[in-house]
Amino acid sequence: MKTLPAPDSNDDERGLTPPRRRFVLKRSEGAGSVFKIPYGEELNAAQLAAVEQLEGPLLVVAGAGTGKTRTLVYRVARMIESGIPPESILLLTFTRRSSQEMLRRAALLVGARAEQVTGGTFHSFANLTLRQYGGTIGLNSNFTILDQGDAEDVINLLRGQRGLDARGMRFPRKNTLASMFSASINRLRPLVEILDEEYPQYARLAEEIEELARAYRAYKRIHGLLDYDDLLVESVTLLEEQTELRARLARKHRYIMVDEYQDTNALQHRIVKLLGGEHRNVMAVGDDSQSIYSFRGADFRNIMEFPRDFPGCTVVTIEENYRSVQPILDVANEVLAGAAVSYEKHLYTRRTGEEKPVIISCADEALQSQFVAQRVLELREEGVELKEIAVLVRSSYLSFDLEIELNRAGIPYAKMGGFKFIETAHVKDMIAHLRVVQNPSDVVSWNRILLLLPGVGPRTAQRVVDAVLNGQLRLGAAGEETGKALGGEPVQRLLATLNAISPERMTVAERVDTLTQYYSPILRGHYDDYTKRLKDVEMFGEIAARYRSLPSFLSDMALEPPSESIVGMESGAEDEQMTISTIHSAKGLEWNTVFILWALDGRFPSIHAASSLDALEEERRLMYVATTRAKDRLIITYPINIFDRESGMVLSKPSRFIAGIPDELAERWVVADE
DNA sequence: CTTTCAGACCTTTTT
DNA sequence: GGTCTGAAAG
Repeated sequence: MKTLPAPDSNDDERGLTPPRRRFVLKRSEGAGSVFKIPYGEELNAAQLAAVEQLEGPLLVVAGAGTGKTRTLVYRVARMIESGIPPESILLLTFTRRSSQEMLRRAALLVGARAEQVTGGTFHSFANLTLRQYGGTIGLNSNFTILDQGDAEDVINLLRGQRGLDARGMRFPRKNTLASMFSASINRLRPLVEILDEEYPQYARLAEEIEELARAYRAYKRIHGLLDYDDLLVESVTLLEEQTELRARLARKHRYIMVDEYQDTNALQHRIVKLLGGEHRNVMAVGDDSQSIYSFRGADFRNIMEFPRDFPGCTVVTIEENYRSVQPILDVANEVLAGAAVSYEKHLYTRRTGEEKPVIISCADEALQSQFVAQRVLELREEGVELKEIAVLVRSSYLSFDLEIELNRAGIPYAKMGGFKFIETAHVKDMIAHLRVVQNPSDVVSWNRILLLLPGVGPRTAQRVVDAVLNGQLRLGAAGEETGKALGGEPVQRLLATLNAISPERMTVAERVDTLTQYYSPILRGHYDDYTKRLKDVEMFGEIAARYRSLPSFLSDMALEPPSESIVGMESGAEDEQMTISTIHSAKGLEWNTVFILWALDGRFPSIHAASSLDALEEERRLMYVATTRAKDRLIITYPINIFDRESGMVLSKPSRFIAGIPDELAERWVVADE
């Protein structure tokens, strides 16, 4: 897979050295080690303060581009150097990629020991913990992780069984139901309250919806399924109920660091408190003005209230920015200045720059795309590498037109965020087969793979599934006969294939190979763009081949799927392609030149945010995050006269977040037909 | 029972 | 542009 520049990977090449500070070498308490790293020269005063405090609660409020990652990396290195065993450090980050990148950089400072630090997301940590100790709260260790789509499928199944999909009832759809349930769980609030506040149109169905939620919970439990929320919920349960185990885990993870704390939700915050409440060696890093995940239950108050939850907490604020030139920061600050609640933060830098950010109005979307493509080509002529250029959008579909234009112009790009490779039907099909092998009571996967077969519909699938559940049908040669009786020859062949890939000793690669041979003809029968999809299946095989065990492969596919879509992109040289990304996926990253597209009121802020002040504020922070990704050059564009089907309005006003930026801070241009 | 087809619907962001 | 649903044909 192609990967994108890791967070802050260019720290070392930035234009300005941090302020120098004289530093005295002294012997530390830990195991007779000495400073080997010239921290004083590499870090500014605030960063150094954060790095030096190894014990006790610590909150670092670090604005965009202030070297947050660098601080974390150095602190990990400093801890290891002072004799703290790396395996007692737990580094929780927003994506696994960022924790890997941090540990890689720490390893450059103190050697391979840094790789022994436990690093990952809350969800991956929960996954490992529950696989190991979940038995104590009645979980089977081979549970299947449901991603969002899977969870929706289960809900839909139950909804159908209950007859709640009757006509005229206008019962919420599966994705709405899933987000209702999730909101209730992640915010630790009763479902009724969520319904009343956010879905008043469904409040009348509260009873049925609650009933369905209960059924969903029961169903997951019976069939060994855990959705994303369950991973957190069950971890909390485990830590709360099993006090001895909690003590053991707390001893094991004596030092906890959490990145992007503003984007933690109530459950994650609770996990931190449970795990770190005793030893209190907890460091939280974050920036309240970059909180952009409240739709997922994140609550930036977790970071604000951190000092209250950990009394005696040291608070370090870092405001000097090393990433962007001052004119870009001026615009970023201006975006925040319009906020309803004020953020007590004002970024500054010593990086002066001549070039002001540019705001460009385009006559329509096509011109916007053409303009960006042309400008990219010019920049490349001027010596800006493609990998130093990014286009950021509010929603992933907003880059479709540009992608066509870039293809036409022969400009290679990688796209992050939005629809993923893993979410395509054919890849999900492959995964469903493997899941059934791992967890035969995974009914949703059974359903999925059975319905692929000719002559098998919901009814037949249900019969086969029932036979599996009550033990009549097991994987194994005898099962094939039963399968034939139940659903005919195709079912028999399916069971034969599942049998063939069941043996424990088989490698993941071997299993996927066998599965591909079985699945390819089915794929051909189902889709006319068969060849394109077959390529994805091959790609899937390549990824699978890197894994040693089936469970770890499946967990990873659910928790940390390859984030890029590979459609339309042949593998190119990694450093010679530009990036297209959603703003959410661009979190923590930086580029020399950043384009922000569709800064059009109704698209950004999204029209869905218009009704709620909180939602609007989050959109504003999103714009702030987007602008602060740019190091030297920021170009904001918007098309005008766009018809919005949903509202029936014509959108032609620039985003309210940039409309008020004074002309001294940004240049304004218009792109129109000649 | 399954398959097929036409019309409705709806579209953020992600672990 | 895609998914989802309902209804009728196979």
